[in-house]
Amino acid sequence: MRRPTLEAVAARAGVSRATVSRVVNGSATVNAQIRDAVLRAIDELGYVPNSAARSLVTQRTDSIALVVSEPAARVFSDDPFFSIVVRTVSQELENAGKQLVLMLASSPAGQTRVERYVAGGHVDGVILLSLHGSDPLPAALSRTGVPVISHGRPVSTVRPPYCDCDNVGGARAAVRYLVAQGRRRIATIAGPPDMTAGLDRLAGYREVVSGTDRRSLVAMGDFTRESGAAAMRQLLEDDPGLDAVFAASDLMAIGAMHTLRRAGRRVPDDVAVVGFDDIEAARFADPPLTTVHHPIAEVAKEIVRILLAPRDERPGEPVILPTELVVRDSA
Amino acid sequence: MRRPTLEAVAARAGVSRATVSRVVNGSATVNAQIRDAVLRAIDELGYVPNSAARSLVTQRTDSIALVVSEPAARVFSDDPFFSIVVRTVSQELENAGKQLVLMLASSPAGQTRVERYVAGGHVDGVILLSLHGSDPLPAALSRTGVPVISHGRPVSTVRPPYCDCDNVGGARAAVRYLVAQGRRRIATIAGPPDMTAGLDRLAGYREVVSGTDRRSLVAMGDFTRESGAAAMRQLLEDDPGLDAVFAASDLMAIGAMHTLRRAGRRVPDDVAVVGFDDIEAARFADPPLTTVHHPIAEVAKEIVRILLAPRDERPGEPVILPTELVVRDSA
DNA sequence: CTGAAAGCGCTTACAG
DNA sequence: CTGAAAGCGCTTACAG
Repeated sequence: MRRPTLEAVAARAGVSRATVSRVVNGSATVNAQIRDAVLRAIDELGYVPNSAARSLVTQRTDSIALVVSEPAARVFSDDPFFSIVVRTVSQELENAGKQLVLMLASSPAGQTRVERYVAGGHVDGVILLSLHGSDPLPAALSRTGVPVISHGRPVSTVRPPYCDCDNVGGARAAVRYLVAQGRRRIATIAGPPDMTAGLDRLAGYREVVSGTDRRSLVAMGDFTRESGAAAMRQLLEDDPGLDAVFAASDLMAIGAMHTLRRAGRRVPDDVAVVGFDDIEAARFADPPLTTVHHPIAEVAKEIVRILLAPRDERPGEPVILPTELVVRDSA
Repeated sequence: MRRPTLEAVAARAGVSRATVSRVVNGSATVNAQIRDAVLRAIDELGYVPNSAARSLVTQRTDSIALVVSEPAARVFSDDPFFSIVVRTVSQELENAGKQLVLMLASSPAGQTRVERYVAGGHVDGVILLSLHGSDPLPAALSRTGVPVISHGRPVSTVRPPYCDCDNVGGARAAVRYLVAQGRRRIATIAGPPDMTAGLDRLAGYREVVSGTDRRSLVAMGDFTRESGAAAMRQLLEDDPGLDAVFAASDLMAIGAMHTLRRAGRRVPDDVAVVGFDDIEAARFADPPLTTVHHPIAEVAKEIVRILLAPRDERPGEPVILPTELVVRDSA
C-alpha cells in the first residue's frame, strides 16, 4: 500500500503543494480556513511526510548518532555509565525533536560502517562515547564535515570538541583527602591507559602523592568490578601494609572492598577506600563508599546542547564540569 | 564543505551520471576501463552516495529499527536478554548490509515518536522486543505497511508475525522433571502477567501440576533477581514446607536461591530450584542452576532472516523454536 | 497569503 | 555497454 503524498493532500484540500508544505511545517502565514482544510485532509489521508524527500531538500535528517566504541557486552553490563548517558541523551534529543540512532562500533568493521553511515548523510551530528586511544573514528568523522562531539576527552590526535568532568581535579581531591586523614601508604587502582578517564585520574593521584614524602603504588583495572577485585589482590601482594586505596571508578572500588573483606582487612579502619563516579551502587555499598561525584548526566546534557547549538554559538574550548568529593564511610 | 555528488564524479571521470550510478551499485554491465576511471574519480573526490536521494528513488533505507518497549534502566540492566538480542540482531543485519537503529519506547510519547519515525519511511522494517500487554505499537505500526516482527509472542490483539521459543513446553518439562524427582509441593515464581513469556511459562506449570494430585502455589515476579528473592520470601511464608520451585527466569531463580540460603534451606536437598533461560549466570550460580534453555540468539537470528526475506517467502505461521531442560545441581 | 516552478541527488526504464 | 530523460516527494525563493 502506497503512502499518501503531499500531492494527494493538496488535491484533496484543493490547494497547492506549497500550501500543504507550509501547514505541515507550521508556517504562520496561512489562512486559518485553509489551514483547517489542509489539516483535515492530512488527517483523513493519514499523511506523514516522507523523510527522505524532506532530507534531500533541507539537507537535514533530524537524527543524531550516538556511537559507542565498546563491545555490546560492556554497554549492556551493570556499569550504569552507558545507561545514564543513553537515557539522558535520548531525553534531551526528544525535547529537541531529534531522533537518536544508537550505533555500536567495537570492531574495525563497525567503525567503517559508522563512517559510511555518517558520510552518507544519515545524521546531523555524532556523539562519541567511550573513546579508546587508537580509535580512528574522530579523524574519519571530522572529514565528513558532520558536527562531532565527544563525551569525555578523546586521546586521539585529531580531537573533536568534547565535554568532560574534571578528572584530574577529582582525583586530586580524593587523594588529598586521604593524605589529610593521615594515611601513609596510599595506592591507586587506575583505569585503562588508553582512555583519558584512566589517564587523568591517575595523573591526579601521582601529582598529589609526589608532592608528599609518599611513594606511589599503582595497579591497573578496566573500570569493572572484577578488575578492581583483581587489582586489589595485586596491591595487597605488592604492599601488605598499605592503608588506603583510591580507585578510578566506583565499580573497581566495590571490587576492591570485596577483596579487602576476604583478606580480613577492615574498611576504613585498616584500609580507607575512595572511588570515583558516585553511582548508585556507591551509596549502597558496605560500607557506603566515599567517592568523587562525576556529573555524568550533566555532561551528557551539555553535549547535546552544544551539538544542537548554531555553529557560531558553540564554545571554542572544551567544557569541563566540576567534580566534588562525597565523604561517606569507607574513608 | 559541500559533499561531492554523483554529478561531480561523472564530470571528473568523463562519463554520464547513469554510469557512475551503475558502478557504485555494482552493476555487471560496465566496461572495465570505464569502471576503473569512475572508481578513481570516486576515490579522489571521496564520494559517498547521499542516502536521502537514494532512498527517495529506491524506496528503501537499508535501516531496520529495533524497538524496545522497556525503560532504559531495564535494557541496560544486568539481564543479558537485551544484550544478546541487540548483539545478534546487530551482527545479522551487518551481514546483510543493513543498519540497526535502536529505539527505546517506554512511554506513550516514545511510542508516538516511534510510530511517526516508521511512518515517515525511515526504516524498511521493525523488530519489536519485550512487548507488554497494552502496547499500542503493533496496531499502530501495522497501519504503516512497514514489515514488523516481534521477538516473543505479543499479547496484543493486533498480532504481528513473531518468533519465540516454546515457553509452555519448556515450563512443562521443568515441572515434570520436578514431579519425576518426587517433589511434592512445587511452587512457581511467575513472570509479569502482561507478557507472554510470563503467561506461557505459568500455563505450562499449571498444566502439569493440575495433572497430578498437587496444589499449585504461585508468586509473581518481573523477571529480575530482586523480584525473585521477594517472591521466594512470599512463598516460604505461604507454605514453609514447599520442596521445589520453578522460576520463570534464571535471574528470578538466582534471587530465590539467595532467599532460600538466608532462610537456612539447602538447595537442592530441602528445596529444588529450576530456572528458565539458561543464561551464563545460571552456570556460575551456587549450586549451578538446573534450567530450561532458551535459544535467545537463535530466535533473534530467525527474526532477522524472516524480516529480510522476500514477502512471499515469509512463513505464514509463527516460528517456535524448541526449548530443552538442562539438568545441573539445583534440582 | 498563495501558487508555479525549480531543484535537492539519486536510480532506472528506454533508446541507441 | 552507455547516455538522455523522467521521476522519487518534498521545500523554498520568487512572483503576483
